[in-house]
Amino acid sequence: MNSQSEENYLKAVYHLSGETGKAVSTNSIAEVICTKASSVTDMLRKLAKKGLINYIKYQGVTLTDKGRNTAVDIVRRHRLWEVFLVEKLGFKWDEVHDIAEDLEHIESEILVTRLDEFLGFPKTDPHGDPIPDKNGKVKVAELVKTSIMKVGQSGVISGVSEHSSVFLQYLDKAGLTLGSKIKIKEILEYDGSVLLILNDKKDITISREAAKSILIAL
Amino acid sequence: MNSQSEENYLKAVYHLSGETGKAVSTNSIAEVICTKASSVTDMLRKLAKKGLINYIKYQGVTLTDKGRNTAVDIVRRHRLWEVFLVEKLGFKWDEVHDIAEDLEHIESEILVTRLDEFLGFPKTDPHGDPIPDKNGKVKVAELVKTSIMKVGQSGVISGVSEHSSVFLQYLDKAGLTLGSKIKIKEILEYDGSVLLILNDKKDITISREAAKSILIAL
DNA sequence: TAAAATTTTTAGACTTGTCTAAAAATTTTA
DNA sequence: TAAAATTTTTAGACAAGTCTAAAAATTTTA
Ligand SMILES: [Mn+2]
Ligand SMILES: [Mn+2]
Ligand SMILES: [Mn+2]
Ligand SMILES: [Mn+2]
Repeated sequence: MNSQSEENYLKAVYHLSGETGKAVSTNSIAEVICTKASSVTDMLRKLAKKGLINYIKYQGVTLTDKGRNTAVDIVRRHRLWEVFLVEKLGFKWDEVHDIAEDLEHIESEILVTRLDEFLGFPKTDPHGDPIPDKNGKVKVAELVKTSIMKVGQSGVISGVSEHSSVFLQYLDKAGLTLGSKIKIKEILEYDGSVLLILNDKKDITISREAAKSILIAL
Repeated sequence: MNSQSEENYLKAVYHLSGETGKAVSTNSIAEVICTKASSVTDMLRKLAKKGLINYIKYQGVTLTDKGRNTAVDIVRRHRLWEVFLVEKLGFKWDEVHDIAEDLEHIESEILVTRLDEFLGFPKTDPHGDPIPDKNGKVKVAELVKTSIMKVGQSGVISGVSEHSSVFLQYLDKAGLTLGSKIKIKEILEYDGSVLLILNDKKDITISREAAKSILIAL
């Protein structure tokens, strides 16, 4: 139905347009797809003709309902495969993204349905991101960046807003895994570094940068 | 490394060249790939340049060692995914081929290694075909067509040489599943139909056509 | 073994997705 | 608010993979 390339563009628009569904610029798409703006323009025309996006020259794009449904389904596939890779095949959370990038394009509704069932209908992927259900409903958890927490506040690590291998491996090494409890002990005036207590027992200092990428359920 | 299309051509050559590795004609490849002879010629040139096949104009092709290794690896992936779909996701043996045709092209050695392990290192796929090992060794079972068996002979259904859905569903319906024991009771002079006893209890008559496609371990 | 039939290759074209370079539109800056 | 900077689109090209039509080679047939 849609080519792998078309799917990647739709997914990019979906991720860039955020929860509000704001218009997305040609350049921002080019950046996440790692391609040239001119290629993006070509593809936007094509997707508009297919009724998947609303496109007005020079004014960026938004997804149509049809486009959003398609995009959400790709995200669903991606995240289900990531769960499979971690839960069933024993991959680490920093190893699965690229493989899932390929697997998400396998076109078979029944495959996804059966996979979902096999995995026990997981609600989140290995990075804490929500898995859209069959009908395209996405349950967005209310998470906050560690960087906006106040001293004394505590919560549970429930997601990450950066997915690079280095970052995820750093978290592993520090013991900052999903589900860990943290409590803010101190925020350094000097550079915003955060000193926190992990699982009520270990003191850890993380940079302000890292704190911004660690998402907490209060 | 190799495109999906290139992989499909390599697999076609592999399957067509048989165990002896005999030369394969342009037309026969076109037929299994469902494409035109001219397209095949183009691709053969390309694969020859990559050192994957030996190609001399008008004389058909054979795989090089490198080409054979590549082809066997694709077959390995295909069959492992088929096992996954049947054993883990609950698909029937007649439903898995097309999905595996896509999954086999996912490029990740570690994925295949882990999948193999997850499945318990299966030796055969849901159709009884051998799964090549990591080093490209294929253990060919010594199976015979039911159609060449004599009255009184018995054996175990261990493979099929036709993989169409209709045929596989027909076998399911008749109870002729892999692992079933059969004994030849009678072969009709008139049209070669075979009357056999299934699992020592049930009489079944199959056409000579069907008998040719059911493979038996004696 | 020469004509006929078949197979294979060549020539030229088309689609998809990409690129570079340049033009046009928009936004920022001064 | 006009010039400068940036973003976006247009124009034209290219590689991969495919197709049709026609030419060339091979095989079959009589
Ligand atoms: Mn991912
Ligand atoms: Mn993820
Ligand atoms: Mn198959
Ligand atoms: Mn099979």
